[in-house]
Amino acid sequence: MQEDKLKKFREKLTEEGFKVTPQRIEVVNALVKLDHPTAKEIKQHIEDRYPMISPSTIYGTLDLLENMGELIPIQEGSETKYDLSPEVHPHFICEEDGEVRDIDDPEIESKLRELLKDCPFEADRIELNFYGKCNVE
Amino acid sequence: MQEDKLKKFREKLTEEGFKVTPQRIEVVNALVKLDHPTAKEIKQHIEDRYPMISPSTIYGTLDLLENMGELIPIQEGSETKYDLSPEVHPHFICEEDGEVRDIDDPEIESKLRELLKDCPFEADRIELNFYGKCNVE
DNA sequence: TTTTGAAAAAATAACAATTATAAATTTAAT
DNA sequence: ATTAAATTTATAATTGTTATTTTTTCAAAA
Repeated sequence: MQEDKLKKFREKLTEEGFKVTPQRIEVVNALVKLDHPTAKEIKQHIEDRYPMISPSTIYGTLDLLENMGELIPIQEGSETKYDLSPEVHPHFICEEDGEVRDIDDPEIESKLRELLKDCPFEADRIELNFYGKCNVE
Repeated sequence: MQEDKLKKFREKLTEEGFKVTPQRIEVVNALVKLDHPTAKEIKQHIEDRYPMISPSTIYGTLDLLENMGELIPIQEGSETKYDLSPEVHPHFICEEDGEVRDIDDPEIESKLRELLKDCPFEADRIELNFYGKCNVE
């Protein structure tokens, strides 16, 4: 299914007149593989197999994805994490270690969709975050 | 009602062994008066009547308030805005001008409180943001 | 294929918000 | 009024991100 994401991304790029580059592919790849990575983590992951990549390239690709509506940034304290699934779904953010995890609960999601309709303004996106302690150890 | 906030804050400070300083009062004052100010806007507002205040003092007080559970930061793009009302309530964030506005809708809020209970983890706070265009002009 | 022009990547440098550190000042208790 | 600890300030350092310029690469056409 990560192939799907990649294929879709390649197509969308050409479709909109952008070029398909190995760096862009690698960034999407990293986003698929890693959980909710920061720009730094994406860089690290890519450099494990691709000689090196410049931060600007990563930020540029992230911007591109965001503008395409394929990516949402999640601010966690001072870090920005990225999520390749812009579909409506809530997150749980740990106040202790800052981990972001997806909440997969159909009931909550359907309530969320309702809320999106209830919004008194024209909203095209909704963000729901729960904060608490995930008590890791 | 801003007096309430201030009084409560003074009391809580002494209660927990912190000192009541004019700078701290001014920061809370600014938070009450301004809508969803950034640290910079707070600084500006204070300096309109108080000779000058150091950024560190502002950040320090914001941290203090956050730790006291009286303040939540709202990340909007690259800016951090602050909200003195930690009660459960949703925001509408304009993707064009970045304005943050409170949504005052009892129905949405009650649904939110339900969601907080539904959360599969131990959450002590919930954050709901709608993103869209507020078409200003 | 090779050529070619535009787009993208890389290598800096620059920036802004925030955090850390050390010295001076202020609070509030005695 | 004195005093010790807390707080503010001034300053420097850090970090994540953005801007700029040069070099490289992609992909369309010859």
